[in-house]
Amino acid sequence: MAQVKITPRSDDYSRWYQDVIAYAELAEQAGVVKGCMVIRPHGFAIWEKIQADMDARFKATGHKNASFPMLIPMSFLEKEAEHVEGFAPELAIVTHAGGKELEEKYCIRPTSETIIGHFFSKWIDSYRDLPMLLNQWCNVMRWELRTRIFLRTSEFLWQEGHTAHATHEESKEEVHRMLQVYADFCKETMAMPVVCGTKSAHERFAGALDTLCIEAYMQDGKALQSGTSHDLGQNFGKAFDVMFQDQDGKRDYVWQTSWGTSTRLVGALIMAHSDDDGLVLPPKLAPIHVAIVPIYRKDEEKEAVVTEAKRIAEELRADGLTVEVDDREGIKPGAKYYEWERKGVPLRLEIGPRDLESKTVMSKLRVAELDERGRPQKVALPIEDIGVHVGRLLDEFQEFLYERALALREENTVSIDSWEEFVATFADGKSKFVYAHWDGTEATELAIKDATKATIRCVPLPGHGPAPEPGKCIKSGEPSAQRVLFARNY
RNA sequence: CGGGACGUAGCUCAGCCUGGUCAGAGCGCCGCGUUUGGGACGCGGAAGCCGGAGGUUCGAAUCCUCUCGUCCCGACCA
Repeated sequence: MAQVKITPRSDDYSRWYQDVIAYAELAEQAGVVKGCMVIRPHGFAIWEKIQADMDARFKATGHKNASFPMLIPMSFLEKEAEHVEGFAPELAIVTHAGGKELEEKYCIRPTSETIIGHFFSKWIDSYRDLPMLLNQWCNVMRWELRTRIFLRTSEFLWQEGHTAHATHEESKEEVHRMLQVYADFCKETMAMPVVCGTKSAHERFAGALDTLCIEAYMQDGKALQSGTSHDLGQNFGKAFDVMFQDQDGKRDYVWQTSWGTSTRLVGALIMAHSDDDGLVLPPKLAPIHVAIVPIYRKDEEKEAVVTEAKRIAEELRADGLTVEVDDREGIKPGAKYYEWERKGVPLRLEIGPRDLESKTVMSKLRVAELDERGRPQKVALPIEDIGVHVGRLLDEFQEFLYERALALREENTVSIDSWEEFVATFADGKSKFVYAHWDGTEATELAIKDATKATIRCVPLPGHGPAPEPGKCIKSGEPSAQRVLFARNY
């Protein structure tokens, strides 16, 4: 029996993660370049779907795309003290070009606040130029010491929004607005619930006044920071002399924001939904929505079955779906089923002589209950109005994945008040989403991390996590205004 | 960057300790035939200068040094 076996999650979670990626042909380690990945067509198609959906949300909130150089003069980084301190250790630096040593070294952008700040100062003169709302889709490079495919690679693809505003109120509003755009995207498109919150000072972006984030629950109990939105205050405005004149003729520095999400989202997608059979994709991000497997014995059967399969495919394509008819010869249907399931295709249709007879097709969702014989449940769909039925199944599947992910997170979310229980929850590499009181000091935050490996993922925003109630810090016993979210993280 | 493991065919690995018919297996791939409603079978075939560079030796996949890369743990990480 020829089988391709994905390591089960229970055996070795990180091996499972890598197997899912390999068998779904999403990406692989470049190997020839340390810490970098090659995103293969199927993986890149997912990223393109993420981009398209998110980009529309950015446009809808008034942002425009632009593109800035990949190389940034080192002197730019140095203009914002905290920023350079935060990023210096992970910079890749270009020292030679055109066969000559460069007079001023460039770094390959780890993020673009600095070079965009430079151009903001050129482009912004008046309050009439504000707000300036830009976004850039690009690659960045951070020389990470330990990489994990999609989750932390030296080079990654992302989008970075950069905006400038006349007042702090306005820029803070933008920071929250874009965080909400991320949260909505995760829920509606990725079928992944997130906790919105504020980072502790320790976890803040280098050079920001405040960092907001979305934190997603992964199947092993760990948290994945899936997006951030920064209140940059006037820090970069001052560093790059980005000034504007207001209606009264007064000059002031602009208030800036930046916000980003990256190909890490593909990793989040995998760890939120996939199973031991491989990739599971929400229909809204699936490069292939439907795989049709024709089934036949004799040539006459094949002719009729394949013809009908192709006709159904055309009908579904007219509804905007991407459909594959798998009429490859010499591969048994079962093998095809496993292959499409590994690749995360949400819905499979099987069509054979029996179906032609009954004017139905058998449908099987990527995640299905098992019947009494231990086989995945399949549902017969009438060929008439097949588009309506397929559309409904895909919509339900999108919803199902969200509900399942939410339920899993809720099952593994606890409020804890005893230090012993807190320690036990994170013992032996385990993790959950734990809401506990914290006294707000960095010393306590680090002490907790030292003892448990759990970090403060965020201080939840209103509406996220338990309702605020005062209490005592889980570690120090000092007063605390509200519970914060603890988890191990990626 | 510290500790550990590893790198041999597209993939997973055996061989290395005890240098010399060790260039091997399974899967995958190609061809032909029989198959096809949950991972088919038979026969035939292609495919690797053993990660790279030096060194030891009559002789290196095997021993030594360096180097590149991957995985795990840690530190680091908007």
